[in-house]
Amino acid sequence: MRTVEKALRLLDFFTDKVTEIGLSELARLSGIDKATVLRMLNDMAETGLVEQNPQSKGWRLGAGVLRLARLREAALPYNRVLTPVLESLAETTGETAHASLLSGRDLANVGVVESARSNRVHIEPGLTLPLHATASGIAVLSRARPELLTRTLARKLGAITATTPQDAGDVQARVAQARAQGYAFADQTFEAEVCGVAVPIFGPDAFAIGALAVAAPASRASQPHITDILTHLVPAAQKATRDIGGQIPTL
Amino acid sequence: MRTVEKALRLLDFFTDKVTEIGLSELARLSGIDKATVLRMLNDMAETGLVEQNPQSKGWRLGAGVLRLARLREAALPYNRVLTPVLESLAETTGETAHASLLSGRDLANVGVVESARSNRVHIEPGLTLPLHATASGIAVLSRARPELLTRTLARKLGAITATTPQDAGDVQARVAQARAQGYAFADQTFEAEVCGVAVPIFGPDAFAIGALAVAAPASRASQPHITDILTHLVPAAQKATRDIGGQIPTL
DNA sequence: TTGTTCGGTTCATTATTTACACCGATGTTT
DNA sequence: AAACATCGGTGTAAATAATGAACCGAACAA
Repeated sequence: MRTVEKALRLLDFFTDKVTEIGLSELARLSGIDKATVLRMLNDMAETGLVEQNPQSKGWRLGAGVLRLARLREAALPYNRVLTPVLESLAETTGETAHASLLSGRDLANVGVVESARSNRVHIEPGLTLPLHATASGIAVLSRARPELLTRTLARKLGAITATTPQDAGDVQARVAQARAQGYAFADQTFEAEVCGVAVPIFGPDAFAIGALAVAAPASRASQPHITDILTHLVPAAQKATRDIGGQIPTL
Repeated sequence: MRTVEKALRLLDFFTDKVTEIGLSELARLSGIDKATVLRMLNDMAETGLVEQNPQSKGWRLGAGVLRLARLREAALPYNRVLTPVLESLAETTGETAHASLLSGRDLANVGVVESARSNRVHIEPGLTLPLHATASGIAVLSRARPELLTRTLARKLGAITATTPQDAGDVQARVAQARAQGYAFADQTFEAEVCGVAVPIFGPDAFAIGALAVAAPASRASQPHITDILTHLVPAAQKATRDIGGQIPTL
């Protein structure tokens, strides 16, 4: 189908753990012919998006992504703004805090500050969060442009854990509840043993562009603890929205 | 020709200053048909590489680049390693220091620490440095895989300032000199009134993968000052090479 | 009104992508 | 050592996907 998108989807196979992938393996993972994958990789290498390890011949993300991130950050300094908010949030709640932004079909994790406790939730840098299976995703859907919800529900909702909502109606109900409450709660829908609470961050047009979230071990996610987290999380998200030049919706 | 590369080249029109570009303007800049540009942008938006400002309809770099940069940094923490080196370099030399890495055809600026002086060189974040027209580029070429030099000389060498070397032989001579000296010096070949000194940073195979550089106003670039800069720059680059797991060539 | 410009859509033509078979090299298993 | 896999990479003919001109409605200017 669309060659450009197919090529860029190759990048999704790189994760926190899998930092280098060989040609044949990438072809296998993507289901695309080796020759095609190689041409795509070479094209992306020309612009620095990926690079080849000269020794192992494996491919990895290139230095160009660092440059692009600097450019983006120079234009919209979200990282600079969100990091202090995350730090204070992690400190006051005693739990791991993270921020994510809408990026294509789903949410991109763009900042994490882990809790100081020894029993804490670890969140991988650069993780992609599915909209339907995370507190952040539900929070965003509850306040994003309405098209996003319909588009998301139209796609197949993959099960990540046993409690991941897969039914469109189920997701819709959670979104409605989040909208009513002003926050979303997720009980191990993305990662076992982890609960999440999330509040939307708004753009200049008062639609959600991302979320601020706190993740706690399920064993610690009692109702009072969640309530306590929210007393810190809600104002933090308001501050984040303000600091990035966003607009909190009036109703 | 190659659609993927053409699409990614669109990103090169985003700079420090030009952070948002409309469809028609981008088509004009790139010389590609509007319909094609739009399809490419939509494809890139699906993966979060770019995003559209819903109000102005203009396009800008997307949140996905932040995610990719985090992934790359988790795998190869060059930024974490280079930043302290740059900071000490800027302090000891009293001039702006920057680091760049090979990224596709040319060098990508991936770190800058400006001098504390009031008369200092400003380097735009995310700037792309042509290999033939900067001290960093010449330094890299002097120690990179030989193919890079031949490939670079084969391309047309654009003039950026009046003193930019455009003749392949001229560039080659500068590269040879840099190799002999261990550093490269550039007198206003990229930016008027700015001189640069650069030393290569090496990868695990003892080929250059980037450069560490110091930029000074031309008015201050006396021979003794350059010599003084080098006494700090050379060890700094060695430390940078060591810290990123690189190998300094033996001869 | 008339004329630009904008973002976006359509569709027939065509040029580009695609996938198969194949290559030499490296490494494993028998 | 022989046989077999697997690797990264290449060349090709076939077919699919990219292309660009014309066109649309909406803003805005003269």
